[in-house]
Amino acid sequence: MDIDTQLPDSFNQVTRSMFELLRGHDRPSILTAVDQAYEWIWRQQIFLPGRTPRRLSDVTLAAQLQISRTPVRQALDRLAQEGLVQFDPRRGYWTQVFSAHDVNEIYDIREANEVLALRLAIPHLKKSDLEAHLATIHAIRKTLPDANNADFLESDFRLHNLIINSSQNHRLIRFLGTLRSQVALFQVRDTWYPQRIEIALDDHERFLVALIEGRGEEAIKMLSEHIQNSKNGV
Amino acid sequence: MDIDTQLPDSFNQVTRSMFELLRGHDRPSILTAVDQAYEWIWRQQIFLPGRTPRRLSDVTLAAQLQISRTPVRQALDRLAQEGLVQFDPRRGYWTQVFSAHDVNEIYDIREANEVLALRLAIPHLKKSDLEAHLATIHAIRKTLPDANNADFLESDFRLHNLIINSSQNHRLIRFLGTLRSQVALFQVRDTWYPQRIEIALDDHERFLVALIEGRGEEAIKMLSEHIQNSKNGV
DNA sequence: CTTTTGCATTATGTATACAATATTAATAAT
DNA sequence: ATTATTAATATTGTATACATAATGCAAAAG
Repeated sequence: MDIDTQLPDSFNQVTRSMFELLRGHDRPSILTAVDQAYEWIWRQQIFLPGRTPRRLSDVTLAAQLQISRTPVRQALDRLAQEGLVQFDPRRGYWTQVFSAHDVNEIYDIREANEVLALRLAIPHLKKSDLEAHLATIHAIRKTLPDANNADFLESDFRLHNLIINSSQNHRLIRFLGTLRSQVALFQVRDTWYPQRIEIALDDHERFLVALIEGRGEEAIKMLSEHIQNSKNGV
Repeated sequence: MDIDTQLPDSFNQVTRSMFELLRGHDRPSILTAVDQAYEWIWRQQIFLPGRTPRRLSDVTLAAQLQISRTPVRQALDRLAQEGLVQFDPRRGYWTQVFSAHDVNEIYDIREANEVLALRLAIPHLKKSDLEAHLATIHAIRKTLPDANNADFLESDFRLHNLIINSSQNHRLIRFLGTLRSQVALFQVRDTWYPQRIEIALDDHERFLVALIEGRGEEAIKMLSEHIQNSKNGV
């Protein structure tokens, strides 16, 4: 099961932390072969680059994982239901490739649900957490213009996570996890100019300050615009 | 496969039309045993009354459907992922029973997403469709106070459907389908006093008139409140 | 009478076999 | 050379078998 994927360490590191942040909340208590296949396909197959659909043959995947087809197909079913994998009856499972229209659909839904998450989160947000994020932003800004994109992206990721998890609506948390997985699928190919990072950092800072100062409705508007902007950045 | 369920015709009629309205949009082109098992369990098992979880044994269901366990388990997996069935590793599948907290979570998510649907739908709504709904409402009102609850509930259902489908966001349509299935799971036991129907009819009428007269933002607020009210009605 | 232990039963998790369908390659026809 | 047809191959869909874990019940212990 713990097979050599022959992928670079950096790739594994990225997908591991993404999986942890997006799907870690409802890890099952008992890890079955299905769960392991699910995580492996998620991390090692879904995020491989490629602009055309690749076939995800259950036979091949089962051979790679050295388990039978049954749990692999269950894992693929889950991924298909979450919109990360495309399934066509009698044609099998294929990697998902999103059109501009798909991206639009996803961002609209994401905006509405993340705004809801923020609304629910506001009463539970701790000043100390918000200030910690502010400090991270200041630290990243100091390393500009030759900053590490990964640092910014992770800080962005964690900020959204803080908001979403603080909503305390478990269904919403899970749903936004699958939505953001889909976003990640096309966002990994995004280009991040230093300038774009600077703008995003400013966004985050204003957003955090608004929350700290108790201007909730303003923060909600900012989040809304922030998500719409990242849509246009694709 | 087409087994005698020994359930009353009225039950079959209700679940058939609910399934059609909530899940009919993405009916697969080829109907596999999984699809048939899914629909049968959805209609014949999920909506059976009961306030405690019932076991959904794949062996038993497979025997009833006269197919093997494999497609039954796939169907149960789907239902579990949609939140209609509870799954515990090594303990199997159980009918979902919602707590007050669950209901709250679901209604919050539903409100946010249905408001988004309406926002997207407004440019595509046809006056003729809205006026047809208005006519239905007037017809139902004439039969009060001894009106048939079912008539009102179906009209309510169809109005929400019109809005949601007009959003033209397929992912949103599918998601709201599963959300509303969950709502239906606890709403079927709701009591509908004639007075409550009257209030709801008034809500619908004001909502439709606002849309017809182009007061979109007002209609959005009304929808929002309408969903919150139906939460409190539980 | 209540609780605990062990066994029989039942259910789930996974592997595998076989049938039906789709894809690919090779061959024949235009 | 291009299209049509057919055969070979690979893949999916479903059934079944078997191992393992959970459940229920009866008997024994407290």
